[in-house]
Amino acid sequence: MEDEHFVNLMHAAYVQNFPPQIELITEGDPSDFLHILLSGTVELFSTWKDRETCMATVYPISTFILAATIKSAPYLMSARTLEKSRIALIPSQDVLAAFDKDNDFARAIVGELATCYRSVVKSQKDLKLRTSLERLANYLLRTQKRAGNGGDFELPTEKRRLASALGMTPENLSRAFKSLQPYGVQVDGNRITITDQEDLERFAKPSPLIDDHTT
Amino acid sequence: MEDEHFVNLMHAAYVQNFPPQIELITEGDPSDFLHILLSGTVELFSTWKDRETCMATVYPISTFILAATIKSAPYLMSARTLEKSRIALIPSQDVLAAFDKDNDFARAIVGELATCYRSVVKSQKDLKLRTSLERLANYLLRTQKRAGNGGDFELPTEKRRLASALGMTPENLSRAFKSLQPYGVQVDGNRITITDQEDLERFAKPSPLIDDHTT
DNA sequence: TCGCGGAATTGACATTTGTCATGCGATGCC
DNA sequence: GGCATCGCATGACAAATGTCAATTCCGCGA
Repeated sequence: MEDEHFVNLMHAAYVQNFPPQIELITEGDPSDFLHILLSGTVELFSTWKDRETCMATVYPISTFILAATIKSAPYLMSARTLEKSRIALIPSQDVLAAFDKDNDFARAIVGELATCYRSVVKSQKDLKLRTSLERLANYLLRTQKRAGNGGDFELPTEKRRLASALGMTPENLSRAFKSLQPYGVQVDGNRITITDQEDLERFAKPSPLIDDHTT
Repeated sequence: MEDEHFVNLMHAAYVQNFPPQIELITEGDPSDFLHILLSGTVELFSTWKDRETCMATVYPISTFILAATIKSAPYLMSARTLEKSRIALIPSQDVLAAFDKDNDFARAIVGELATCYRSVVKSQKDLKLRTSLERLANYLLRTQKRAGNGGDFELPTEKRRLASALGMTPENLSRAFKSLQPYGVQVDGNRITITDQEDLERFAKPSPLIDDHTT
């Protein structure tokens, strides 16, 4: 975007550091600021009745709660830091103003929004078309890929959170890991070792239309 | 948007009529045209392995597969007509061109996209936070509202499709209807009668952050 | 009007998933 | 070092959901 527009956009913005486990925003609240995660990790989650579920995990550098900002509508999800995190906050009205003035910025915003949208659609397909075992298997393959396609890698989250993200209980996740043993999955704490890549892929049947979160 | 831009946008566009049960687009295909439903009904669905699930039902007047158009990425969902439908098709490149030239159009596009995005997020919360019984109860309340808040109304879709949309089997939907009887829900074919509004609402606990699909 | 075919329902049963209680093991703090 | 805490694992059990087969219902066309 143009320098002048960028200066205007950042004029009232500020960067803040947060310790872990801080609730940054609460679902239902009005959307005053666009949030951009610069470092650390943030969890997006939702609650209903006495239940809570992990909707997504945000890694740097990405925005979150962009749609609420654009629509000036209440947040649909809450957000909390998982680690010490640096977050930039830009007043929603400035984002909307920049959108009108700067075409490249508008393009970038709409691109980011479309990516987020497609990401939820993929996640919904994952949920509705697969069993929990299949979801875990595909999650492992995705995580392996992000870690560099090696035979072993670390889980980037605690298992309780992973379970929630995959739409199951922690107890069930434990059992699911055991059920994947025959397909060549070894678990030692947070360390995963895949001993039979082909067998796991044959079971998981990953699809770019569900598992490729880059497009 | 400006007349001139509109004319350019519509220049290569065309309107087509489709009979029911026609597959309009297939997931994985490249996104050549933005689709706009003018009349009729369209189902968005996805498949994996030998399974299929209903992702959303589109009613006029709305676009569908907007995100794929914007990202020039493959469709994530397939679409088929459920009834005789009129659909406008606009070449993707013309949409992108108009986006750059016309600010009001860009605003409208980003607004529509944000609405679709938020709609999937709500649907995902529905799926992950509620049991199938709770999903059905809330679906009935939403449908009642759309039908004018009367004590009785018609289901707008066949039950097999509703079951798929709610993430369950047709057999389970049948049983779920029966289980809602004690809460004042009468079913006669496609006709639903709600005899005890308060009781049903007390059970369903609808929330605008999940069930209000207008914001 | 009859009969066909697809949808819906129903019952019996299997599978999956969740719940609760318990125990283990690592971590951190006094 | 000992103790409390928390995450994780495990077993027993309950509840929810899916599967299969049989039957009923209903709209449509011959």
